[in-house]
Formats: sequence, structure tokens, C-alpha cells
Amino acid sequence: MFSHSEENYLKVIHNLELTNSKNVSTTLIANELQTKASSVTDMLKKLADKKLVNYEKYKGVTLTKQGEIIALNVVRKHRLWEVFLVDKLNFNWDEVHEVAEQLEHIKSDQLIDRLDAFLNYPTKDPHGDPIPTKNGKMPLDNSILLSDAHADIVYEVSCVKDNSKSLLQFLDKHAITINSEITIVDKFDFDDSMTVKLSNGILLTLSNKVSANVFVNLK
Amino acid sequence: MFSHSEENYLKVIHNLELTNSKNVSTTLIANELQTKASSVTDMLKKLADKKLVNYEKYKGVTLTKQGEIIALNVVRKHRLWEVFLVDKLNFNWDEVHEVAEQLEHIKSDQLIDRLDAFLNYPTKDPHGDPIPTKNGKMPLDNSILLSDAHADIVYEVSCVKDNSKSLLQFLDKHAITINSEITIVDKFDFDDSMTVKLSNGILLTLSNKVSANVFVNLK
DNA sequence: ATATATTTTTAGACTTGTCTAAATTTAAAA
DNA sequence: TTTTAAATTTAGACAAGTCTAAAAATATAT
Ligand SMILES: [Mn+2]
Ligand SMILES: [Mn+2]
Ligand SMILES: [Mn+2]
Ligand SMILES: [Mn+2]
Repeated sequence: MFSHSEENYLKVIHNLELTNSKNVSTTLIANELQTKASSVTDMLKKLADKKLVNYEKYKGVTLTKQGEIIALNVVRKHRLWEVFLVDKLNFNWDEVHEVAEQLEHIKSDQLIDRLDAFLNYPTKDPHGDPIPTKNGKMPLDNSILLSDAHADIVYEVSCVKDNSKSLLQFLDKHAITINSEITIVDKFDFDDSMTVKLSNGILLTLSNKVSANVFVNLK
Repeated sequence: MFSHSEENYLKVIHNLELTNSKNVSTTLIANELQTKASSVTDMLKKLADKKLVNYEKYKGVTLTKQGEIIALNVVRKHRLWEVFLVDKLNFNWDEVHEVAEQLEHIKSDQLIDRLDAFLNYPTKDPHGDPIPTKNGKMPLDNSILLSDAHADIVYEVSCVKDNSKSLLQFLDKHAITINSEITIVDKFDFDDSMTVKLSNGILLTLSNKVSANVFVNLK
């Protein structure tokens, strides 16, 4: 079994492997975990000893197969609990992260299997992120960023990249949720902002900061 | 906020205050927590520094008001999670303890309030133990041990004292659950065993070990 | 290519929670 | 009331996880 701390490191490394370059750097991990670079170095050595990461001094890390399996399992638990909190306990999608951050470390395969069944085998969490399967496969998704999407095509919101309260509450205010229909009406070079139309006909202007954090799919 | 370890100590001390004498001894705590007496002494000093226990060298401990509030909150969370596991995730009552032991440490008042509502404000856990209220009151119960009960009176099972798998599975096998109707037909001085009749008419002989671990109420 | 800045690692320390072994206190027995 | 036994505490150690400050390595800029 692995500690909360080890699990958090593995999860963050996995996350950074997806979004950033191949070899994840010490500082990136430190920022993500709100800790110090020296602490990260210490932990990377321990994880390397346990064959959970490939670590070479000054070169950053990658997860080993074993490390990835554990990371995906933590992500799976995190996202299943988020679904539980939103679907069953009526949490809002901007309120679930901190609690799921704790719940993801509960050790019981039976618990997760039954929770999965209770929730009707969801494939996405409340933020549109895919839930890894029991056998450690992360479902693929061919979404694109709204900021890279084209005008006059009907898309639907599939996922939010940034799970911060401020973005989630912003989207709430403008009635944009997962599966919302959205069409780009106009794009502005000056600041990369855009005007979009929602299914209820309402027109909105979104900054690049927003559109670069919302994934969409062809409807 | 308090650590898992501190919470476990407070919970166990609370438990021992109820079942044993007033001042809880170091060894009792050590046994209950599967740890060493010297570790307990160390922790008692820390808890005393934080004003959570009244501790005098060689004299054992009692919880302070503050300590009791925290202990009752942990017990509340433990028991609510047990209800969740049994009622919603179809766990058997002998399978929930270890998982609840972990879940009881999740920190979120909002989570517990909503879980409580989701479960319909239960007052007892799957083992018949009362669930402390949000404001730290432990509901009273005037149950008596089956071993102290009288013959030819109809009782109902209210609670099990021992939550071990072996007792719970024994009761399962003989279809004795919380709220089961039970009448003592005969008591035997020789080994303090007894013959009881269940509502379905079935007669059973129970050892003292069993009857001394089952609480009943007048029906 | 050399100097400067940034990143990463080491060295040494601290906290929490635990342990063993030895000393001390309290309780029980002779 | 001694003596013996049991319970409790102290002393000293260790692992996990973190930190600060300083050294070493790498990347960037002139
Ligand atoms: Mn976490
Ligand atoms: Mn999420
Ligand atoms: Mn616990
Ligand atoms: Mn219980």
C-alpha cells in the first residue's frame, strides 16, 4: 500500500505528463503540490526506489507502468467520488475538489466497485473528465479547446480544463455546463476573445482565458 | 484540525470511558489501538497539551469537554458512513468497519451534513449503535444485555456490543438481526447458556458469549 | 564563450508517530 | 511489611515527510 503523499505525487506526475512535456520537472511538481523543490527531490528518490518512477538526476521523471497504474487508480477514485458528491449529495461542481482530494485515498477495492455500480458506471466526472476504467485504461477523448474551434459550427461543451472555483462559478453564472450547446459567432484577433451563442440564443463575449480552458466536441 | 491518529485516540478513549471505569488506563488504550503503552503515553501528553484530555501521570485519562466533542464527531461520522455502506452500497454489516475506520477521518462538515440528509437522518448505525447528533449529543438507550434479560418476555434486538466479523456472521447464520423479535425460553445455570425463540418460531441455544454481546429492548 | 540566472540537489534540521529497552511507580502477594 | 509482579513512564532511536540554506548543475543572455 502507498501513503497519501506518495499517491498525490503519482497523480500529479501523471497529470503533468499529459499536459506538459515527456519528462516532468521537479519545479512543476512542487508548484502543483504547493511544496518545495527539495521535498520533491526527496520523494522522487523514494518513488524511484519503489520502481514507481524513472528518475535521473536533473532530468525530471516519468511514471513506470506500475506508477501509472497506481496514478490512474487514484484518478479513478477521485472522479467517482466527485460524481457521487454531485449526483447524490447535490454538491455543486465547484465544491467537490477538496473533498474528493481526501476521499481518493480511501483504500478498499470493494468500496470503489460498489460505488461505481451505485453511480451506474459513469464514464465522465462532473467536470467532463474521463473516468479511468477498473483495469487502468483512460478513455480517449477527441475534444478540442474552444479557443481552437471554428466559427459557425455547433459544438457542445465536453470538459473544463481548469477546475478552479473562479472558472466554474463564471461558467455557472453564464449557464454554461457540460453538454451545453455553443457556437462561435465572432473571433477577435486583438485579444483573442470571441462572441459565442448558446442554445437559448443568448450572446456572450468570452475572453481567451475562458475559451482556452473549455473543451468542446462537434455536436 | 486534528490528525487521524489523534482522532483515533480520542474515539477509543471515549469508547473506553463508556464501557470501563472513569479513568482510562494506558494499557487499555494500547490494546484497543494495537500499539505500545509507551506510544500511548507520548500521545496522552500531546493531547493533554492541546487540552483534549485530563492526564495525570500514572492515573489514566479522561476526555475534556473539547475532547469529547471531537470524539463524538468522529463516532458520528463513522456510524453515518456505516449506514451509507449498508443502506446504499449493499455492504453486509460485518464488512463495514475497516472502511468506516478510514472514512471517519474525512474533513468536511458540508459532506457530513449532506450525507446525513441523503441517508434520511438515521439515528442508529447498522449495528444498532446510536448516532451522535450534529451538536454532539449521544442519544440514550435503555437496552439491556440479553444475558441479563428475563424469560418469557418478548424483546427485540437493539444493538450488538461486539462488532467482530465472527459474532456478526454467527447472528447472520441464525437470522438474528437488529429488530429481530426474541424470547428467552429457558436459562441454564451450568454455563449461563439459554434457549431462545425467534419470531419465526425457531428455537436456538445461545452461549453466554453470545447473549452477553447482544442488547435487547422490551418490545 | 563567458557570465548570469534558474533549476535541481545536498546537507542538516524539525515534527509526528512509532518502537525497544530500561527505569520508575503502583498494585498484589507472601 | 517486605517482596514480587504488573503497569507506566522515560530515554533514545527510527522512518516519513517536510523545510531552509547552501552547493552543484543546467539553461540563458550578453
Ligand atoms: Mn489527495
Ligand atoms: Mn474533476
Ligand atoms: Mn480511524
Ligand atoms: Mn457500528
